[in-house]
Amino acid sequence: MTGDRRPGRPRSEAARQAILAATMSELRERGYAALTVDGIAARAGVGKQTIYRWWSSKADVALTALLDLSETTIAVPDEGSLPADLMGFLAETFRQRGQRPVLVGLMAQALLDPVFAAAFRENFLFRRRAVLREILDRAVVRGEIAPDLDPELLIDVVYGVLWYRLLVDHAPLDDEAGRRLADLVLRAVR
Amino acid sequence: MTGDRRPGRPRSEAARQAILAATMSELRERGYAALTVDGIAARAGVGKQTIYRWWSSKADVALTALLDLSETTIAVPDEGSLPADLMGFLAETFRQRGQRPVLVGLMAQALLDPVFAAAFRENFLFRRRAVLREILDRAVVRGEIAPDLDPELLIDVVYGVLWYRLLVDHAPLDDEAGRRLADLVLRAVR
Amino acid sequence: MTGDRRPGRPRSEAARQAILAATMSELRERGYAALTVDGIAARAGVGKQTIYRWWSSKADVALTALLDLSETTIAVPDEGSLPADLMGFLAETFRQRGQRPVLVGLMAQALLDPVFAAAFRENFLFRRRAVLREILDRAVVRGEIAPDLDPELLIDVVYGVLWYRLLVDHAPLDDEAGRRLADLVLRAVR
Amino acid sequence: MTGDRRPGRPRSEAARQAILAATMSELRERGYAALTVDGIAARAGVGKQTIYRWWSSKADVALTALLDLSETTIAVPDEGSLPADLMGFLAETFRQRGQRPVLVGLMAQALLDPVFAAAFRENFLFRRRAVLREILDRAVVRGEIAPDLDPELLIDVVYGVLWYRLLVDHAPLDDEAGRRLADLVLRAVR
DNA sequence: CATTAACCGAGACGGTACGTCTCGTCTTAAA
DNA sequence: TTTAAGACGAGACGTACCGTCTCGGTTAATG
Repeated sequence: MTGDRRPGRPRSEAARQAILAATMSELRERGYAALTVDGIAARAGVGKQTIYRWWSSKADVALTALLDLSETTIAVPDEGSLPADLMGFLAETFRQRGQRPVLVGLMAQALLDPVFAAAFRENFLFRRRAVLREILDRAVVRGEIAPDLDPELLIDVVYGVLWYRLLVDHAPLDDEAGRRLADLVLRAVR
Repeated sequence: MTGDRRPGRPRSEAARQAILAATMSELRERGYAALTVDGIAARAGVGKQTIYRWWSSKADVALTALLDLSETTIAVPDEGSLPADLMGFLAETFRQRGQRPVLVGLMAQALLDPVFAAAFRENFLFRRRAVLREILDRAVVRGEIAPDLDPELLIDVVYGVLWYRLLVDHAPLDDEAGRRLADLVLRAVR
Repeated sequence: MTGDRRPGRPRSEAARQAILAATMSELRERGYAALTVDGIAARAGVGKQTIYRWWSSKADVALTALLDLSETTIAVPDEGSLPADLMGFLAETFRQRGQRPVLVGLMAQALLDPVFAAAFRENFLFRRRAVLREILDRAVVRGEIAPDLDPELLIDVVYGVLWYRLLVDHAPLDDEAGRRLADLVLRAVR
Repeated sequence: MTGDRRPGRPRSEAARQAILAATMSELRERGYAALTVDGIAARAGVGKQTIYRWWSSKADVALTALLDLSETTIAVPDEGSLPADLMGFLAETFRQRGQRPVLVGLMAQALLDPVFAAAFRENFLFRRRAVLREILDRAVVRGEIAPDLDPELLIDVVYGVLWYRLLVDHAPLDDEAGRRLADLVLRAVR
């Protein structure tokens, strides 16, 4: 007996989808800085209040849109050895770099708005970290990482380089970069 | 020959100082997101146009204020060995972390505004990188770094961790963190 | 015949009463300008659609509420002479001036909305005029009014002063005012 | 000496005129109910803030526009006798009835907004009353009005009929109506 | 007694206008 | 020519109501 539906008109899934799709379109076409709630509403054919009823800001909408897009749980490679796992993880991560404008815009918003920053950390950054941590934890168990090394710092190194290049945009984020980063980490953990 | 003064009223150095001081005060008290040109002008007792005559945006003013503050050329430690130099560099760098709100705000602006991003890279980020590169170059000459390692990647690692922690604010940026980061880098370059 | 009831659930008289009562309460407590359909619905514990099913606007509800309140047919005094009838009529009319906020609000709505204006004229204003006209018609028959005088203009004078004071609120609408207005009219009709 | 100008950019008379002209155009073309601040701003080629800087609401703008239009002091006819003065006053007043939509809209706003109502009374209604009062005062001096009659009540009668017909719109406001109203008043004051 | 049609509450929807905020520019008189 | 002052055009913000719609559930007359 499931019938615990709330009274009243149910939330329109069509409107939700339209809003998220419009948000991604605007982001891709005009960038995060030009994203406006009015614009999303107009493009989605939706009232502005319908956006504000469910999200608190354009950043909140954009975060949902991003999460919705990469909803498929980030696969945690398990190849049996740290080098293989690390290469797989970086390859997978770099492959999603087409979302650079969205990521950069969300980070900018997080820097300006502490409330959004908390949501961004919890729902995005920390979930990504968890994947890498799992890989490293397995490597620790296998004895592939020196026991006096803090895995958290290693995570910071990997994501630090990723985000730094993403934000500063002074060097490529391609497979070659991934290989060299993995190589460096492997040297350090010996 | 005295008269190489330009005609008209000379630029007021007092106004310049007042603007930069007001900018830093506003930043410290209310954060970058709440920084407005009107606010700076009011606090500095200055007309808005006086700001726009010399800077192109509030971010531009904030960048000048930051550079003005840390005007003293960043000292490049030269202790004769990579471990000592690296520790010195990180200690020095971490010591300035009181400017976190300013740095974070400027990075946010750079992410939203490509024009400002260029100025920020040239005048701030790349100058900081140059210091570390000098340290690493000396270490390469001394044979302290494996020749097949790209110093640029090492710089990305150091500044990546720094900025990542600065922006995400999930772990401390203290001396202990500096030691561990230096230790990790030294392990990798063997 | 009994069975001329329509099929389906009959209209809820309780809801009707709750809506009208809520409307009057809101009007008395917060005035016409602050009256909202959402507010009426919430206060009456009723769905908004239940209001729109039976009325076309908040003004329509307010008009019904007013008419419901003063449902008792306005008594037409018949004392046998114009002075007595006129004094009676004015006394009776002024006694209801507690409804000033409602009357003023409905007039405002009528000025802004031609459709409502028609309903307001037919169901309220003209019915009130009819009472006075009956009094004057009897006086004409009795020869108390000069035959070259248009009774309609006299009605305009009486209701004009009433509404003008009601709307502009610059002078009292009390028994004394009624006496003086009646006196003036009696002077004019000689 | 004259030079008491305030510092800063002076208020733009062009903007002021554009706003008032746009307001009158919108009023004439679409009526008071359809008047919006956005509409005025767009039509006047002006920022919305420029309107809100000087007026508190669209009603405030409309009132200024009306006063600006009939700026020429309402002539107080002085023909030497009450009948002539009264006829002249009514003829003059009725001639301006092209402004009916504006007057009706402003009255509606005054009924809904007490703050605006005060401004409307002071700047419009009471100024109009003053004209009629002057005429009546002269007639009192000349002994044309029974000394036991309150001139204020006579003013209420005249403006009451005027506004009642303006608002209810059930009978014409033409010269014939003016003659009959004047005749009625003259009968009453004997 | 089951069906069925109109009603009921709740509340989300698309939409309009509001009044505020900040931006970057423009226009003065004074220095 | 620069300065302080401050009005200006532009445009996004978040809010308040509007009138409509869509649910599950209720209430009688009808079949």
